[in-house]
Parts: sequence; C-alpha cells; structure tokens
Amino acid sequence: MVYFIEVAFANPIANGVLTYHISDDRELPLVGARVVVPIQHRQLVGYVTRIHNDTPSFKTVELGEVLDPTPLISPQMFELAKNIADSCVCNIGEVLNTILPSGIKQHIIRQIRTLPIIAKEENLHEGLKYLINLNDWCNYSTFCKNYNIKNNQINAWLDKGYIEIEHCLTEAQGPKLIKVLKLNNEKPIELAKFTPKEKLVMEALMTCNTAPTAALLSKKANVSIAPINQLKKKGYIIEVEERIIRQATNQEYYKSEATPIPELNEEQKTVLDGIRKSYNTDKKPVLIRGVTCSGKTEVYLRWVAEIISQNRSAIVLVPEISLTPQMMKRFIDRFGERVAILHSKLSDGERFDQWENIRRGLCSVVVGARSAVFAPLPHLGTIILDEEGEPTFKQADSPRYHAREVAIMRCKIENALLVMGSATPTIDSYQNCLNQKYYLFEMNKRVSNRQPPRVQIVDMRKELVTKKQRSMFSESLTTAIAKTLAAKKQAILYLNRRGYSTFILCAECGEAIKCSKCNVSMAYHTGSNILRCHYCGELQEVPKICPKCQSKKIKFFGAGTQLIEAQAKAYFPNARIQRLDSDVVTTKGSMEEILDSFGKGNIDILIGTQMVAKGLDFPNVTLVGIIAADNLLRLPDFRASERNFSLLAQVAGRAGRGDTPGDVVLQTYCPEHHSIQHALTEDFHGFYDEEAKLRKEALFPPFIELAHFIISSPNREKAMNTAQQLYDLFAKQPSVDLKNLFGPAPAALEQINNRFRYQVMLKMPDLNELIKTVRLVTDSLKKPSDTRVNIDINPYFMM
DNA sequence: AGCACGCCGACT
DNA sequence: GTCGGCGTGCTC
Repeated sequence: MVYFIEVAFANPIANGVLTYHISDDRELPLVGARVVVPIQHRQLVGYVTRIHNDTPSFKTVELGEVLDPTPLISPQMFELAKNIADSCVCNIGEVLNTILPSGIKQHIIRQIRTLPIIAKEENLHEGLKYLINLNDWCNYSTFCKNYNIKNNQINAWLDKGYIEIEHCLTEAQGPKLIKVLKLNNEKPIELAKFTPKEKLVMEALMTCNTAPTAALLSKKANVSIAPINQLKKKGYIIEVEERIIRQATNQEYYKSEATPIPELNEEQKTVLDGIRKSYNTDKKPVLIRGVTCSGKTEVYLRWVAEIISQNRSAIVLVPEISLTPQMMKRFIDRFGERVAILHSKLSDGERFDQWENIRRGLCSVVVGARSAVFAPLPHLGTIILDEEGEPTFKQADSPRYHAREVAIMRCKIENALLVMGSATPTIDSYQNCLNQKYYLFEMNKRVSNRQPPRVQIVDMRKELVTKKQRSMFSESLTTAIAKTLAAKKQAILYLNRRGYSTFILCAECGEAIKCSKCNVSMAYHTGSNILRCHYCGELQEVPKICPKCQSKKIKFFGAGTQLIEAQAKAYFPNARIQRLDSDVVTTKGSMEEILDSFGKGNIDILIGTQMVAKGLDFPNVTLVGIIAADNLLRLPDFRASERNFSLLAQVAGRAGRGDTPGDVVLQTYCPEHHSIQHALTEDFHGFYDEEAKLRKEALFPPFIELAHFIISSPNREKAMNTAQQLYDLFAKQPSVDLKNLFGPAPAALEQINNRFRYQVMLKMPDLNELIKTVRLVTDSLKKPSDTRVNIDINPYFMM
C-alpha cells in the first residue's frame, strides 16, 4: 500500500497543502509531525496534516526526513488548529506555526563551498576566491548578497562543477546545558599527591551541595582555574553536562509574603457556585461582570485551586503579562512552583523551557498573554480569560484569532470550562449572555465596601475659550493635583497616546514631517531627539529646515507622555514625577522597578499610557487624571466607544483603592458622548443599552458578522484593481446582499511601509455562511504575487 | 538579433 | 518564500 502525506507550511504556499508519497519500507509519520520536504530544488519544513491512500492526479515526490517521531502537536491541538484555520480563513500551516514556540523550530538553511576542480582555473570571481580561501561551508544567502551574485551565475558555476550546495537544518534552541564539575568516584583520592592549590579545590568541591561550574568552584576555593584543569586532566574531577531551566520570572519581585487567604463574601461564593455548576453540567462559558475591586481575582484563584485538586490544569489569560505584574504575583503566591509564566519578553530559550515543562505536566497553572491559550497542558480543566474585552486578545496578523474564540473551541475539545471576567464586557459577550450562550454572573459590591471614586468632567472646549492657552492641564486638574500632593497622597495621570503623540510641524506652511514610506506624521522623541514612524519604525533626524517650503520655523506640537511630563514638572517643581510607557519600559525589570518604587511612595505623580490603566492596585493613589478622555473616539472603528468606555472605567478604578475615596478628573472635548457619560458612574447597563442600540442600527457585530479585507501592494494600481476584483467576485455571490458589501475604498491608513492599502468590507447574518463565502471567493481571486489580501473576520483593528 | 531586467505564477 | 520562464524594451 502506498501512502500519501499532505503537508502544510508556515507561509501559505500553493493552495495550502502539498502532497508527497512515502515508500512502503518507511514508518508512517503521525499527523501534526514536522517533516522536511523537497519543494522544487529547495527543502522546507512543513507539518503533516493528513495521511491517505487516494492516488492523486499529479506525480508526487518522496517525503523527506520526519523531524518529530512523536508530534509536538497533540491530536487535540491539531483539531484546534483546524478549527482556527477554518474560522480565520487561513492556512493550517500558519496556525500550527503560531501554536509552537519559536525556540523549538528549526529551519532549513543553504550552504555553499568550492570543489577541488577549481584550482586549475585562472581569473576567478572575487566570491570564488573568498570561498577557496575560506575552505569551508558558507551561508548561501549571505554569500550571494555580499558579492551581489545572481542566480544564473550560481547555476553556471554548478554546471562547471566549481561549487556545491547543501541544505541543512539549523539547531533548535533546545534545552540549555552547562558544564558542571563532580568528583570522580572511580578514582580513589590520595591527598599526598595533590599540590596545596589542588587540595583547596578538592576540599571546596567536597563541601558543595550541588555540582558547581568551574568558575564557581575556582571562586569558592579562592584559586585560579589552573589547578582545576590539572585535576580534570589527572582524572580526579570529571566534567558533566547538566540541563538547567532558565529562570523566567524575576524571583526577587515575586517573592511571596505569605498573605492569608481571604474569606469569600456572599457575592463571590455565589459566583463560585455558579462556575462549579456549569462545570459539572453543560460547561457553558461563564462571564463574570464585576465592578473594579469586586474581587474577581480571588474567585479565579479559588476556582483554579479546585481544578488543581481534581488533578486537572488551568490556563489564565491576562491582557499582556507585563501590564499586570500584580496578577502574576497573586498566582505565584498562591500556587508557587506549579505556575508557569508565558509572556512576550521571554527569550526563545526561556520560552522553550517553559513550554517543555508545561508539556511534561510539571505545571498545573499557566499564566500568560494571548498565545498562552495554546499552552500544551495535559488534562486541561479550565481557561480563565481576565478582562475579556481587551483588544490585545485579538491577534493583529495572520492567523487573526481572538483568544476568547480559541478558548471556547479549546474548551469544547478538551471538555473544559471557560470563565471570563470583566468590569466592562464587550457588547458581543454581553449579547451572548442575553442569548443564553454564556452564563452571566454579576458582582456589584466592592470588596470591604470601598467607595466608588468621585468623578469630575472638565469640558476642555470651555477651558480653551476662557484660558486661551495650550496647556494640557485644566484648572480643575491642577488644583486637584496640588491638593493630592499637599495631603501626601499619590496621583496617576493617564494619556491615551494613540494618534496624539508629539509631532513636528512647519509653522510657515503647516506641513507635518511625515514618514516617507507610510504617509503618517512621525512621532518625536525628546530623549533621543529623533523622529520615529509608529507604523514602520523608520528613524529620521529632526530637519532644520522644512522639506517643503525651506522655512526654518519648525515647531513641536501635540501631547505625548513626554510633553505631559515636562508640563507637570513645570507646574509642580517639587513633586517626584515618573513616566511609565513603552519607551521607558525597555528592559525586563524596569516596569517592576517603577511600580515598586511607586508602591513604596517614592514617586508622587505617575504619568503613563495604557500601562497605568490595568490592574494596578496602590492604596495611596487618591487622584487619577485623564488628560484626553476622547482620543480613542476619533479612530475609524466601530468598537471605539466600547473601548473608550472600558478604558475610562478602568483608569477611574485606579483611584481610591485604599480607605480614602478617590477623585477622578476627566478632561474631554466631547463630554456628552455616551461612553464618557456612563463611565462616570461605571454604569455598564446604561452604556450597554445605548451602544447596543447604535450597533444594531448601524448593523455592526454582534448584530451581524463582519469580514474586513485589506488589499495591499507596492503598486497603487494593483492594490486598487485587486480590491475591485474582490468586490466584484463578492457581488456575484448569491449569498451576498449588495447593501452589505462595502468598498473598495482606501484603508484608514492608506500607505504603510511603501505599500498602498485598500479595503473591502462584507457583512452577513450567519457566521458560517460568511466564512464559506469568504473562503470560496478568496480562493478564486487571481492576484499579482506582490499583492496581498489580509482577511479579518470580526476585526478589532480596522486600520 | 541579442541581452538585461522585471514580473508572474507554479511549486506536490 | 523562491526560481525559472517569458515578455518588454533597449542597444549594437
């Protein structure tokens, strides 16, 4: 019997899968295993997606090496990957590639070297001379690039037999090994034969509890490395390789202080009962809507403890792990070494180690950001999704999955329960509660009956008229800060920087300095005194004269956190002010350091972006100032109101977590907006009713299913034509209602990284029907190879 | 006519 | 992604 193996790749090649055969003397690989396969005259790593014996209509090639005798992807995870590929309308190879940590993945590289025959030749190419001199394998692509060698040149050399090319697998990150020293038990010790230094070394080694490295031992014995090497040579000491697990968490910061487990209040008990009931019956997802401070985290902790006691495991998904170190701390305090942390700042090696430990069942709890939903835990019992509405749970590039939807699918496959929580659930999830797809529990009481903060709205339009100045601090905010400082309390100033960062403008012609590739204003960074594009990362020096009108009147404008910081320092020269944003937090530790220092009261005013909004709990903070409460609303996005409401509620929740009630000063140019009005009182239901009505009228999710397409190309014509073609194909579909098909139109960001972008949008009442139609149409779309079509089903970012 | 370059599309 | 094929356009 001849078997055929279907293989998928990380980049969508051909129609997603290619078919190979395997000779009958070879063992069949398992589905999900990685394999090396020849593709034209190259080799590529792919994933086995199907094994069958229906002879295909085309000629097949023999399958290459099987990399994983036991697949890293379990059958359940493979099933999950299939579901994701289906619901995101993407290639399963892309999904499998996303599921595996990058540290584990090898890839194929090509190498080149010269053959002996070449010695007879004269007038050799510089590149060949280099290779002869090197007399070893050399990386193919670097070689071609360095000497600007074209493909036909390589082929000519191959024909003449000058060179040869080989494909080989790179090393995976693998476990980290260190060399440690041990006594050789087979060789009896004769003290008389040792020199004095050697004696010191042996004594030191014998007092070690764990095998030391050579460096450690030399330090301990207070000798140089030389006597150690001598002892190794004589055979008294042997060197062995030992695997170490890289330390992924900052132990110092997370060291527990053994806080007693708090009693649950009635509300918390009710919620926990509800979770338990769903788990023991139909396992419908549970949504906890709990106001800030209502004690959701304690409910999670108790629930996870119950799951662990049943010998099952838990995944806890939090927005972005670095944003909520306090949440991590609480899980580590409660569950200690059984907790694995997965976050974006792990190196490939650290990630590999964590992943491997998880897969072996050494951890019962995984806390992590979006991609932790793929953590390979055996016996999964529950997934917890905290802050369900956070946009970071949606992946921005392919596969454009939402962690919530993946969690739902995974729980179904593994017979586990999804528990979601949020102070401000998305309209989508709340609607699902109303439709009985989720169970809803509400927590309206604040733990230990803390008072909600007093909120004051400042209409910045009036402020501008009366004060006629461009300060970002209103009268009310300045007064409130002064009062807070006088009372020796702390303040947080929050700024949503998006679309509002500092940029540079010519006062003469009004032209902003724009990125040459993306056509957006470049952001100005005070520290490095340089301009940077937020979309492609391009750097540029601040020009002395305007590139358009040659005027020298270049002016700084806008209000990033840096400007706020500068203004705050001017207003309050005696206050200790610290900025906390992604520019400051570049190293692993500094976020924790800043928060630590803030917690200890060494900072009076903390100024920041999103980072200060999430889950921070500092009792001494009595004032929160929101600099511009309506920034988000200017984005072309149907979820903007929802996000704004949620952000404001969260930021406001930072005030008054101690015994004194807090104050919130909210500065805005549109105080009447419903997202701002309801945020005042944390009135989710009021907001929900209004927003749901608006969404229903405008026909946006969750009242319809939406597919969004970005068509991009370096060539404007091609992007436009492909977008038009896509529109026309949809228009021809009987299932498509023309009044629910939009575009083609220029995308909100028309040009990014030298690519022109157009968009098309399609709405349909039924999700499965939508996915089917999108798959059908995009498969039949003929497009130039440099033109890309990004598909996003129920998008979160429509830029 | 001969060659260089760039675009297109097939790859199992 | 990557290479070969082929069409276009320029030069001798």
